[in-house]
Amino acid sequence: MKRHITLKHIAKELGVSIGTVSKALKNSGEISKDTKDKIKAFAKLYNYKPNNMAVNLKSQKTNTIGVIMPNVLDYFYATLLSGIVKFADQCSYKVLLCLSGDSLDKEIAVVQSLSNGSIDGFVVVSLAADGEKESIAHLKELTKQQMPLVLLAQERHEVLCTTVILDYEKIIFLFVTDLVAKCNSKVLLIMPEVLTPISVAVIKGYKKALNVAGIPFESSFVISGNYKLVTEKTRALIESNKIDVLFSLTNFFKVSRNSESAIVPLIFKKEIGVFTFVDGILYEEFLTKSKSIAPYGAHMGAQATKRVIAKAKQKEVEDSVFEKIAISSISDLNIEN
Amino acid sequence: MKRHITLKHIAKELGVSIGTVSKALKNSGEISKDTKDKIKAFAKLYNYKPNNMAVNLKSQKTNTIGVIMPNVLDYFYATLLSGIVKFADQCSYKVLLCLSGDSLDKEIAVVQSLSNGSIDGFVVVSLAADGEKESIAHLKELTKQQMPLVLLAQERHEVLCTTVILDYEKIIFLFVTDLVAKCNSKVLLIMPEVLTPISVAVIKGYKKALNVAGIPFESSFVISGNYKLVTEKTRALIESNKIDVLFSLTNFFKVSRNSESAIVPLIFKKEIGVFTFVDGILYEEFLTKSKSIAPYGAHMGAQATKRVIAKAKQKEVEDSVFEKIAISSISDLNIEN
DNA sequence: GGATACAACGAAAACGTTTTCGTGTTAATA
DNA sequence: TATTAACACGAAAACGTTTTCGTTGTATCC
Repeated sequence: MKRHITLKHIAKELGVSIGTVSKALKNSGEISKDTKDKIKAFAKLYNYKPNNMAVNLKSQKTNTIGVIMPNVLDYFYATLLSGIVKFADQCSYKVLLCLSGDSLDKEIAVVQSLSNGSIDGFVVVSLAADGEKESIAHLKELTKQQMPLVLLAQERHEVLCTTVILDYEKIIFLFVTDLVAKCNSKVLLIMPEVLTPISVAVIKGYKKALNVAGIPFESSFVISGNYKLVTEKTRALIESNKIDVLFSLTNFFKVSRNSESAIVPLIFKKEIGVFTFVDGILYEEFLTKSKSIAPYGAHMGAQATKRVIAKAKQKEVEDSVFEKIAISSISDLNIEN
Repeated sequence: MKRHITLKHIAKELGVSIGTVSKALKNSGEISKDTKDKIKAFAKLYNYKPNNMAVNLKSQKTNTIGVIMPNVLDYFYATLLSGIVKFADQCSYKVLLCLSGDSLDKEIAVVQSLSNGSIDGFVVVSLAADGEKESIAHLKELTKQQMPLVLLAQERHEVLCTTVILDYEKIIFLFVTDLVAKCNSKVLLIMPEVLTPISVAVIKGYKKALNVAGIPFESSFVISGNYKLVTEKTRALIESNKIDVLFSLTNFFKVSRNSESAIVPLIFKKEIGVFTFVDGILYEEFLTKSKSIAPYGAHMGAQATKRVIAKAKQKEVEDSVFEKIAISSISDLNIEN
């Protein structure tokens, strides 16, 4: 690769000092108009651009944020990434992308390898289990050394940093309310066997929506268990026309697509609505009553990026505020705020 | 953000010179075992990591490749990116991601802004129109200054660089052969109104497959025209059970999903197979006779990355070879070659 | 005319590495 | 004992910026 022209070249060629060239190109008032014009013209002619490596070293900034996420194939992750890159671009920041796959070790390794002056801050969709000490050590280490960090899509309570997550309760409330109003829908909830804070929030929002709509809560519409059991129950409910929308917090749909149980054809045949989380398939493209969190992704990504850049920009890490930003609306998708 | 410990700190603390510390940490034979042990222990204790900005400046390399693609939401692009990031990671290279959206101007701006020491090479899925001089000027400029560049997924004949594309003829041949063998399928080809080199290759592969299978070519199975016309023809052919697989080189499916024509429900009802290119929706997840190029994405991305890294690594740009790599198999998905 | 001000520029340090070359010490050799 | 070689390390340049501070020269003021 051909070497680019440097300040030194320009200085020598024009018979001035390196400092003068630097100042002239930054339009410093210290330099006379004549000299500035001459230098600028020369720089333009030879297509001079400041060498980024040198600028970085001098300024101790890279204007780059590191993004770590499990993959980009699940559609929701792709929407997150999309929002991140676009917002960063508007702020003249670059994005370094790392994929952790399903490996926490990989995530940890990446965090280690990037925290030495490759980036100014992290946005991470973490695989770390909330609660397990050694599983979040790398994240705590980042906050300890005051590296800007924003957690995206998932909370880690022990890690003191800004977090951008979905307001699950509100979202399910809005979705169910909408479905009931438009289609008089009956929504089936498929829950994991052990309830997480998220499932609790979802059930809360679900019940609230029914309550507001004046519909009695039907406990048989909230099911859980292993895949086989759930499939059987679901099939029965669909075939007896008791439900017309499926909402799962488990990997039910992912498994069902790969299994022989053929519940997917049934879903399409009966035009059952489907709500899926991270899961990459866009049922909503085909099934009108379907919903997904995908529309929130870009907004979440942008918000996270906004925060991490703000932190990266402040000189002294003043008492950092660790906000928890719960997204439940995409109305403010404009990047300004 | 807290400053990291540097060679200078270690040197001062241990009463040796900076150079000695540097050599010791790189296990140079020049330094005695005692000194090395002492320095290494100290470095480990204080979690020393070489500052990347300084290393970059010194070595004039970033170990980073820049990726430019229109978006990450179309599934095929996501698979490309996935392959790129994974391969780069194996080579200890980082990936800087830029999204051009649908804007060639954006692509050009990104190319400009990254070619000043931010990356060691480019992998780009270009929006530039093949043939328009001013539309590919930025790419030609890159090759002129000998910046490593690999074009991905699309050919630009005037740009002299390595290119990784699909072998369309072979792929359609394999797909059609497979469909005929397994399902005795009748495949409909939807072509753009003006034939591109790609469409020519596709038709060639299609005819070849039929020929090998001993099936006469039916010219009414290759259609083109505006969306409305194509939709009508397609609907008629589906309803009369003349075809059971749809293959489109246009944005037919994308438009049809957003239109009122409701051909998508018909496709699902009749379980028509669908072949889609860049288009993000995974019909194949639902419709068994469907195909997509998605499985090739990761391989293409990896191949492109392999080439660009190879070019970035060679000191002197020896007479560069500009290969054209046509992918038609995913059997060699192992990253080695 | 001497002090002061300002304008315009140069010199040099600094960012944190890597690497070349020089130097002093010790041990081996003639 | 003098010569050389190997060893272990230090000094310093270099990568390309940015920025502080010092140094001119010229114009202005009393």
